[in-house]
Amino acid sequence: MLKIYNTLARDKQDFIPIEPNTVRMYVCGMTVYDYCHLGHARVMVVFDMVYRWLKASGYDVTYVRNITDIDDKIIKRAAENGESIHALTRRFIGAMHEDERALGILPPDHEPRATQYVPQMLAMIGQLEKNGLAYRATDGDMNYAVRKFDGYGKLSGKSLGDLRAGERVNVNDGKNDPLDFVLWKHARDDEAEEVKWNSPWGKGRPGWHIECSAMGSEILGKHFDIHGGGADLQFPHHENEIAQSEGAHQCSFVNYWMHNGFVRVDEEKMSKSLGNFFTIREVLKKYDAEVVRFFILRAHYRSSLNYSDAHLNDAKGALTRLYTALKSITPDVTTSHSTSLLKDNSLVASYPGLPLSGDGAGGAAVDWNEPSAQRFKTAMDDDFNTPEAMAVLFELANEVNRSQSAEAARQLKTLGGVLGLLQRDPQAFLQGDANEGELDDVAINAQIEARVSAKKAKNFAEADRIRKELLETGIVLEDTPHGTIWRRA
RNA sequence: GGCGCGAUAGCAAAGCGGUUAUGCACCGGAUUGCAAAUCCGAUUAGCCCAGUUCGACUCUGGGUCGCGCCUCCA
Repeated sequence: MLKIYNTLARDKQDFIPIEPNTVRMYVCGMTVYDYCHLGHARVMVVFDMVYRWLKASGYDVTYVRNITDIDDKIIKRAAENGESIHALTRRFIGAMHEDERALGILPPDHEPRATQYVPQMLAMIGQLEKNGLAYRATDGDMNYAVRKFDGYGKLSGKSLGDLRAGERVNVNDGKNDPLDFVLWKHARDDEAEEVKWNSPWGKGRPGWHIECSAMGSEILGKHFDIHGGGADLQFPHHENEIAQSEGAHQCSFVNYWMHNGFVRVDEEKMSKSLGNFFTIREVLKKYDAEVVRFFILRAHYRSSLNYSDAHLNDAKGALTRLYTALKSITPDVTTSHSTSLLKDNSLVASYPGLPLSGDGAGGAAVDWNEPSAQRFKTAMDDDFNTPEAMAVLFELANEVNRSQSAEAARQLKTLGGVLGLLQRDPQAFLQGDANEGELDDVAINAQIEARVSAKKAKNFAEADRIRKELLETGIVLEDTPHGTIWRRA
């Protein structure tokens, strides 16, 4: 039975869906005013893994991940760039999709944008007003009266008293209470028309928190199973979502709240404000996308994850071991794949990226009674323990190397596929693509030929010279009973 | 200040009240012309102090250190 750590309960709980065999899941996505960094990559990969595991477990999953395409930072950035917010957000949504595809992220079933759901937000704010939870402030904003909602603080474990004691709460004009937050921001004269919507409370635009409440309930219903996001969204964003949704609908909002840990750099949270972030595309220039995905899934999703070249190199070495094992087995085991998991989404096909197949739900079938699959499942069912699940992969690799078992290799590839890994042709992974200034395949093979001749002539000095020369350009040669093969170091 | 999370071998990272995690690195052996890859084996753990227990890395209490949230943040 699947257990999930529920932030709301501060404990692992048995996962019991609202409707049998069905999971409705919402994850807070990106605010699209810049390129995604590694922290965003972690959210994408982690919840992609969750999505895949739920599907592999036989659930009919509806996965929603929103896009915030209207907010202060977007407006500011668009103004700086002298472009419309629409042009800005379109650009970065495109970039985000490229990053996702590179990392082998399955497209969510719905990817709603805030600007498409303004009517639903207005309806919800109206309901909150009717329920006595929202009020119009002196400055024209519609605010949420936090103290009128009983359960406020239940997710983050904060009490209103504690929050008040904190010195860092802004005293914002117009609010009845410093803790209140904005539902609807009144339009300002200096703002472009494209950021103004009509509302019963005058022209304006939505506050940040209301979009997730409105889109979640519109697509998944007033009460759904899982809501996820980065740990920094726990408060105030998710706390406010609960206040809005439960305050408007008068029913329970979400059963299981999941929060992933941060990516850190030198033991500090990676964030825009600290300026210590690496964009996904930056990292992908140096490291294979699958190595990055592997690196992320190698730690438990709730732990913090330290980013460094040393750790990425370590991940690369580990993933190389798995592919090396697959390489040694017959091609039909290691190269076949299907794309049955992929919903019809023509957008996706145009991006280069990792194969999306093999999650166990639609690709190669997994026999969950088989011992290693059983161990893998036990690990994954324990709050998505991917490090433990990966240990099973390495044990299978050892078995493949030891016994040359095609069955073990198939199992390795299939279970790897559940995590969105190991679906490429092993040789393609091991040899990679030639970067600028590096030898291409033709040149490498010519060198190998020359070395084979030297070896035949027992000219080992020459053979070793060639091998050393190739090694210096990052090419490792391996002499096997079937001939000499190569890979990139 | 309030609330929360963490501390495991050289590095990374899990489970587990008693029996090999796993990967990388390192050492020995097999294999190889020599390597590489692979296999076999060895070594290296559980922040500190108490307590519970026949037995604690694992449970309880206290401490120390690190990190996060309380402000936009994945």
